[in-house]
Amino acid sequence: MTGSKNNPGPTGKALGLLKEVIALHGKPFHPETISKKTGVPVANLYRYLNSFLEARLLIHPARGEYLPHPSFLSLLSTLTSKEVLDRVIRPKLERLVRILPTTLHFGVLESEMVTYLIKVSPKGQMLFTKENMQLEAYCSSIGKVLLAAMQDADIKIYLEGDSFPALTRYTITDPERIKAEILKTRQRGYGIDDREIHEDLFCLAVPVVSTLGETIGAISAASNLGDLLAKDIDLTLKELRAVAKNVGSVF
Amino acid sequence: MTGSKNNPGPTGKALGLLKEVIALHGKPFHPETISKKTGVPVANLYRYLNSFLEARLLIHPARGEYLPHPSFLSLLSTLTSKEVLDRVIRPKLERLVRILPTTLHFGVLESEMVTYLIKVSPKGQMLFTKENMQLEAYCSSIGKVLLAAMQDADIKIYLEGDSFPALTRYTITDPERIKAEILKTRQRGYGIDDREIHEDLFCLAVPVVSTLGETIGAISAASNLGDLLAKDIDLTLKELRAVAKNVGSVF
DNA sequence: TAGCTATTCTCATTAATTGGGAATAACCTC
DNA sequence: GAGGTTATTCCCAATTAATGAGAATAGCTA
Repeated sequence: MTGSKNNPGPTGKALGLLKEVIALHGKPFHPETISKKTGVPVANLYRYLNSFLEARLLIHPARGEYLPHPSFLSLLSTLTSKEVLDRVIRPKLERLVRILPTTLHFGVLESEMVTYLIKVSPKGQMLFTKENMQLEAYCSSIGKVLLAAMQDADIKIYLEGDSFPALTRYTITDPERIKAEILKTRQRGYGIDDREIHEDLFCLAVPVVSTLGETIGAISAASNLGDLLAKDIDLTLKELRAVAKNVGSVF
Repeated sequence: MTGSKNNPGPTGKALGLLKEVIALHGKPFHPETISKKTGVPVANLYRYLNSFLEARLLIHPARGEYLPHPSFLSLLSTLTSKEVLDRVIRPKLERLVRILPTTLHFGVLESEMVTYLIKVSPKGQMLFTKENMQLEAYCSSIGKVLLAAMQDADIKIYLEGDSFPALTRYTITDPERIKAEILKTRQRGYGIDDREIHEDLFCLAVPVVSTLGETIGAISAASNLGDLLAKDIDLTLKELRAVAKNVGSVF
């Protein structure tokens, strides 16, 4: 719950400018352009910039050039975005696994492949996946969810660019059918992998959506084919969705 | 020249808090402790925090826990502190090399070794050094300057911890004499390497000091022994100091 | 459920930010 | 070195937002 009503803090425009400047990556800073883009009057631009310089968040090596301060970069370099995701999401999956005894994954899309950042298994259950492993997106439940969250144009590029080998006899390999599967995934809001990666594996996945509506990853529950009865699917989805919503609200 | 008089921007206390929170690395955030440490009243702590949450600079995954927002980390991860140093300092060395035809280096201390981040040579001059190369600190001019900037206690640790092999017959290897050399370097404000790394090499180095007084690195001028006449030493030092001062004022 | 503590709220007072445009200063080119 | 360009600072009064202490609340843990 951010954004108190009666007690505003310092203006957010200044902080937006900070990100704007960082995103420039040292490319020339044109006051008029930035002013128009952000709606911040020129006079204020420089007031903000000076605040950032004083706070040693930025440096100002030359006219029209602003860069992140090396000491600030060092401070942040001790933590990566993946580590933050891990810290936030892992405990929630560990709580979930106690009431939903399936192997849980959290994965993100990286250059058209799914990276499994987190794996949490119930006692005794073994699965071939490993953390930081990359798998094809088109045949995994997490991958389907993440593909479904992409722009149509990007999906098109994905379908045209890759080849889609079959990992089992159930793998969908025809681009047209993959596209249909992605659209179906988008429409129903969750992804299914039914023996498409492994003959004995059934997975369900739901997206993790940030407060801004971006899909930042997906959570999946995997189990051996026999374990997950049809009547459990609704329950599994319900629990997955609850955690995904809870996780997403943080970002 | 930061810090305008008549036109203050948004308060710097909020920005100080941002760095404070990031430096916590997700360790529990105790409002009373932070309030006492930073002098910011508790009510304001939360106002600032909420601003940072709204700006998506921080996330708030749990009570008493604040972490950098992954998207913010990603934004910054495209730039490293070394790259920023490079961008700022290299052009200044390239300008200097035209009037001071010696090989110029900028180096920093990393785990008791000197890392040569930047090398700029005049046409035709060859030197064995390479960028990103690491060399021993005790026998290089940059190293001596950086050691001289350390706390006495840390110098003591350095002298006790390492062994000091001789690279030439001029290398100072006795810890007591190294210590004396460091103190001499500190006192006169510049470092000399007279054939201690290489039989044919003579170097001068001066510290790069930030606006807060921290020594963030050193700049050296290296030349083959015959090239640098005694009467040139003063000129070289003068030019090195000018650039070092100019560079340091950015940070 | 109780107990601890992080977090928000209230409200009047105070102090800082705001913004447009003119003035300045730094850089680049000739 | 001089001139032109543009980033940066300055000026001002009106407006608006920040401030701070303590009470109230809400969320976690045992």
